[in-house]
Amino acid sequence: MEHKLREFFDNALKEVSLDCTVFGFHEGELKVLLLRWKGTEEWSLPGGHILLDESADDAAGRILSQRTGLSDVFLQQFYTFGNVNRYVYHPEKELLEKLEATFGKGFFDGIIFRRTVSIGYFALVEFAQVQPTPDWFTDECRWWSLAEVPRLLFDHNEMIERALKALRQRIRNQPVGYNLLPEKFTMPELQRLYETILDRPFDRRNFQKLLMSYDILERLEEKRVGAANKSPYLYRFVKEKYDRAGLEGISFSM
Amino acid sequence: MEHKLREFFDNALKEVSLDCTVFGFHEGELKVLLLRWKGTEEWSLPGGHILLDESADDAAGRILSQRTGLSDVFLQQFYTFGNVNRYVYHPEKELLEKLEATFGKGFFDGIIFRRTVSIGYFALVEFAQVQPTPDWFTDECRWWSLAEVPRLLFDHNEMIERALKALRQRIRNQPVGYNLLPEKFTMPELQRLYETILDRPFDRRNFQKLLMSYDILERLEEKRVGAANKSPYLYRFVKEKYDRAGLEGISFSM
DNA sequence: CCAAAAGTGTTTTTATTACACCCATGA
DNA sequence: TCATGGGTGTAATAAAAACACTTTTGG
Repeated sequence: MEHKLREFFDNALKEVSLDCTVFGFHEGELKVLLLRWKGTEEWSLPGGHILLDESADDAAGRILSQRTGLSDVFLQQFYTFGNVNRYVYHPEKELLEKLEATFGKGFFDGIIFRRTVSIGYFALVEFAQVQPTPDWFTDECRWWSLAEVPRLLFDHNEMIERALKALRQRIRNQPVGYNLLPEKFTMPELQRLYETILDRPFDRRNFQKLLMSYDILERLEEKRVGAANKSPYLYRFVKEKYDRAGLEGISFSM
Repeated sequence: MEHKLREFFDNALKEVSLDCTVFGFHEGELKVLLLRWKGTEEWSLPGGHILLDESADDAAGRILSQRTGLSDVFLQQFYTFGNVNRYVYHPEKELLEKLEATFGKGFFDGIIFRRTVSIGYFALVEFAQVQPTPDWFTDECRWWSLAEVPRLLFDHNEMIERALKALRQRIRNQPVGYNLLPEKFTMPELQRLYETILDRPFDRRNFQKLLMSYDILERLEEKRVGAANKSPYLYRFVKEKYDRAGLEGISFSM
């Protein structure tokens, strides 16, 4: 296995890594996918290295697909982290000791590099579709509510902060939701997604008016039943129109 | 000299480079700074590598300062270029041959790397303040009008395109101009800057109204004289207010 | 029958756009 | 004196925000 890893690095960029902030939406909360490193209580974002014959975007897709089981996810680069002190919360020695206890002494020689720059990606995924899967360095992969994210390894807390900013920026120029919600959803659910991402309330009537004005949503005959209240209509995105709106840009200015 | 270069690379990241699109504004046109490679007619953006003890932002500042003589310029990362085929317009063999004719055969072994990822920065500078200065690989550094930029080495045409998009994006959320104009300027000059960047005309009265509403500009008593028309007032940015507006964000929505 | 949440339009306010005449300057 | 470009305000239109009552549902 060690052998396989070294082989991987022979075919990969060493000084460049890549980390993904994977956003999901569940029970009215934004969540991110985190990994716990083998033999430790330390968490980090999913990430990895770029193969020599692979673009950065392809690498991000590959890594994401390995951690979630999904392909063709919404995935976008948002910032490249190039500080010298990116490892400030790298309990450098202690972490290495713990990991060597698990992986064997000297295992990381030639795998942990003197300095790396990391390209930050964020992904939007449908919570229920994800099969969180740890990688070879980690033994747990699970969702965390944004508010409960612990202190992470490296500069990964900063990465999440910036990813969230990028998402908030994006939501004002492009529709968001297709990737985060199940195929059919209600208007109040979509509204809660927007309220969660932007962390502020909207007026129901104005919200519906604005979203419908983009002409990317289709209201279905079906309603969601089961709650002790009036059954809300179900909607779905019209993919072609949604994609077109994404390219041409919208102005969500509430 | 070769020695010095190799020494540099011993202390620098090899798989990561960095390229700057430097925007200036002169005679009503946006210009970018380009370099011509020694012994060739090939042009590229100014760029370089990151030292091991230097952040990516610091490296960009260093490189920019070497090419322009300026320090403390507005400089911002906008995208990281990670395609495998970044060298498509790298007339790979021909360029290398020409360069080896200048620098000596085998000179580039160990300096041109199997694969690099490049962090794109864009800079806004005051045209008249710049002292264009070639680097060690190039023998000419000069301004080019955006419209006249030739086919560049590597993926640098794409970089400029994306940099311009980033600038256009930025101009709608943050004031731009402090870095591109001389200290004192007229309202029509500022308007022409906006018109040039966004490539569309504005109404004079509405433009002035909106810009003044941000409360970042001060109208001076002085006027610009010399033209065969009514002398326009001079304005200047109030730095503290300009910076605050930059942090808090404005909405330029004309 | 009650609590909970969804459906629905109109008015007010604010922001954006369109538009034209006079004035100062240098040649 | 004339051509050029700058200074200035108001009215019309469009967009955003505020706002409340009725309906349906399950318990």
